[in-house]
Amino acid sequence: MGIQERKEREKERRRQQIIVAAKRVFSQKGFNKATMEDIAKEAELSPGTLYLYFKNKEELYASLSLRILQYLHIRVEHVNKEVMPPEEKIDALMEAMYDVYDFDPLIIINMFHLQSSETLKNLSPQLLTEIKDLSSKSIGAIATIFEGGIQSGLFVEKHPTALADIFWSLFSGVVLWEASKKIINAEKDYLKPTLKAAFEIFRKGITKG
Amino acid sequence: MGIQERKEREKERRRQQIIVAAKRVFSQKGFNKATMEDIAKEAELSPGTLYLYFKNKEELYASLSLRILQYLHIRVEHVNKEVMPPEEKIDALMEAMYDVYDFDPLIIINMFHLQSSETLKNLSPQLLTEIKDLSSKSIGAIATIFEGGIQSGLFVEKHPTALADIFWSLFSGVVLWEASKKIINAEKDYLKPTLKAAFEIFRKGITKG
Amino acid sequence: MGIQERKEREKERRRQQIIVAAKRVFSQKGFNKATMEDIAKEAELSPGTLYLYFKNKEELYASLSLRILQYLHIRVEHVNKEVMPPEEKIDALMEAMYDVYDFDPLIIINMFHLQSSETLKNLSPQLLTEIKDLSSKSIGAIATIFEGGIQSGLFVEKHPTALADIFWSLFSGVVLWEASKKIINAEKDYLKPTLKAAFEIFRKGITKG
Amino acid sequence: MGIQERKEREKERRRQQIIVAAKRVFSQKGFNKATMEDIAKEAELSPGTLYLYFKNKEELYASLSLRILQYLHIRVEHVNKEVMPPEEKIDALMEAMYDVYDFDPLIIINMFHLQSSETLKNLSPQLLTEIKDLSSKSIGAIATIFEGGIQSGLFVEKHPTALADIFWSLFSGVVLWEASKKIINAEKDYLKPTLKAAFEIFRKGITKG
DNA sequence: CATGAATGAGAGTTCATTCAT
DNA sequence: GATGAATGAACTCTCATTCAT
Repeated sequence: MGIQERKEREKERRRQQIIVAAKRVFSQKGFNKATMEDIAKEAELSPGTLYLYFKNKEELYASLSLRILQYLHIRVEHVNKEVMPPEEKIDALMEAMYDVYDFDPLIIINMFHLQSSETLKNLSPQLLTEIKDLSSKSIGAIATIFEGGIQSGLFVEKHPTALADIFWSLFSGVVLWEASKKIINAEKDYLKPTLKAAFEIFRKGITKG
Repeated sequence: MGIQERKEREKERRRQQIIVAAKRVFSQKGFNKATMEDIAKEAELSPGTLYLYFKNKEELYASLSLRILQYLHIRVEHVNKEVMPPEEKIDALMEAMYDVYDFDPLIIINMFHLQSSETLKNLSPQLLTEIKDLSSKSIGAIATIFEGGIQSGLFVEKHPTALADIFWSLFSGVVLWEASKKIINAEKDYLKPTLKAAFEIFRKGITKG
Repeated sequence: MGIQERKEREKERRRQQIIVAAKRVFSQKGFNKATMEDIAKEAELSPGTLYLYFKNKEELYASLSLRILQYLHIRVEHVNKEVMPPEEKIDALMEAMYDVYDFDPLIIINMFHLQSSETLKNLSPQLLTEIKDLSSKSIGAIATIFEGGIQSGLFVEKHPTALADIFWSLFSGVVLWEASKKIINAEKDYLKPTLKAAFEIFRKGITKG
Repeated sequence: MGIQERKEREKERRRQQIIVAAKRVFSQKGFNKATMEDIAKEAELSPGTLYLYFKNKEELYASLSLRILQYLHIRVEHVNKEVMPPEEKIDALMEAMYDVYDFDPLIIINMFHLQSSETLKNLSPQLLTEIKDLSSKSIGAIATIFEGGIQSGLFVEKHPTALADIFWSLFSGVVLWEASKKIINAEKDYLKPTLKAAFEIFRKGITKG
């Protein structure tokens, strides 16, 4: 078993090595302009090897998103499990979102590229299921947090999942729009303060009275 | 003059014909999988003809976004110019956003694809300038609307442009996320109610007291 | 008849106008990179009009060479007809070659491009015949000049046509090679002195004793 | 080492295989009408493979010329190094030129196509440098041969490099012109005797007294 | 397992030529 | 005759993917 396990671990490590390289390349060049050879070079592997670990370019790409989603899920679940009053939970949730962004500022944009477009349809069912699962679990966890606030009479009585969707939309919308602005205007990066203001408005907006 | 004018009009009509075809094809297949030949066929033209009206595939693509931005700009300016109390202006603004979405439900997603990625850098300076211009004018107009509310003591004292950015982020975030959900889950389309709820929260969030 | 004639003349003038424009464009860009649209623009005509005067791009191109050949032929015949001793005729011939070069320094290079390659096979029989005719007439005229020198015992007894071929080869070889050197090294233009030296050597080489 | 070396050799062999195929196709069709697919088929390879060995069509084309130049250089240097009286060296030089022609009768024409035109500007600096280098080295070596004759009082006192340029021009001029004649008239091939006569004239022309 | 040379389908784009006006 | 918008065949080149080693 020991040997088997070690092999498993090594295989997984190699996968991560590829994903990390792919992240760098995709972030720099975008999905289309990034070639498998670019990624192979970045990972110091040969192009053929990538196909031992990923069925094709699209699955490799999707795996990046999956990695973000895993991180998001962990962070949100963690907030969810802690015992604290709803207001503090919201704070913690917002904090978690900053961390998600910091975990991978560029790739979160690509994640939307992935979802808002062509790729999704060609993924293997298994990978697609994983993505769906993690998405809905994460949104579910966020919803649970809001539910707590509603039940304690703190928040307005809206459907918790709707609140979660809106919260996530606001977060990703701000990230995307600030990124767009930076590309267009090469302006200063206002992400953090804008996100803070957005969260304040959101919190006030869902708070009763 | 008559002949010249008629030619101008016909040229413009042809451009629109191509844009409409491109919109359909890009929306269905995404930027990469859509080929110029696909678009030419959809427009019932030959591939070469597309290049008489658009420098290359990327400029054609960018022109779609420009069209949305033009519509957005017109609608927002219109709201801006009307004489009514701030609360009603906000209502009108939200109404305008619904219309923007209805004007082109799919392509607004592609617009983000455009901005959040590789393409933007290869556009002709002129087109890029137009996009920048319309973007900032539109955001500016939205900001002016909020400014009215702030000055009349109705809204919290935040920087109007920041509010505009957040408002736009919220709108586009919801549109994108609902679209993503639809692709992943092939669920019912919750866009309209979610957008309504989001706007309500936002309005409450920026209203004083 | 008057009207007919005038039309003829105008048609010919238009042809020349196109040829002149084509010469400029071909000289600048070479055969392949020069487009019919380039030439049309240079001639201030529309692309379609070019086809009223030339069957296709290759015939237009060939017509340039024909023009050089016509000039060459006239000049050489002129030398031929004058009454003077052979030595002076050779001088006059060499002088004529300088003028041919000055008449069109760049296009003489293209002329070789034309002959040494692909185009020639697709010309209309008529044009091809004209080119053949002028070529052989010109070479023939040069040969006659040399023949005079041979008969007067001045030049070595070689076949006059062979001498003419070699003389022409030397001339065109020097023109081409000096042009090549200029492209490769962007050096000073040594054409005139090199041509002079080449002609001196040639003259000495065919002079008896 | 063994494996590495074998791979190197195979890579070089593949390059030569492509060059040989390209030579055939270019010679038959000329630069423009020859397509990369033609060449690939001739080489029994796929189009993509050509691009593993040559950056683009133009570089492939230029590489043919380089091959001639390499041969020219070797032959001329060889003559240069031998110890023999100047008259014999000139004979050997002329002999070498025949061999250069035999080495590749058709492509020498294309070489002029290359130099006398558009292509040269788009080559990679490295390749261009190699071409420049070999050209000037070869001309330099020819010049050295003539210099020997001048110093021994055998030849007229002209600049050796000028003599070399003229010699090379004469050679290539004859080759080109005889090829042109063959295309135009589909006549018998007079190259060898014409070249012989040309060289005789040239030799007489530079010999003192 | 890893390699990387080879593949070959397919893309974007150009441009000589045509033809309705 | 002149136009110039439209054509569409044909080109070069790219790159995801495969497979013999």
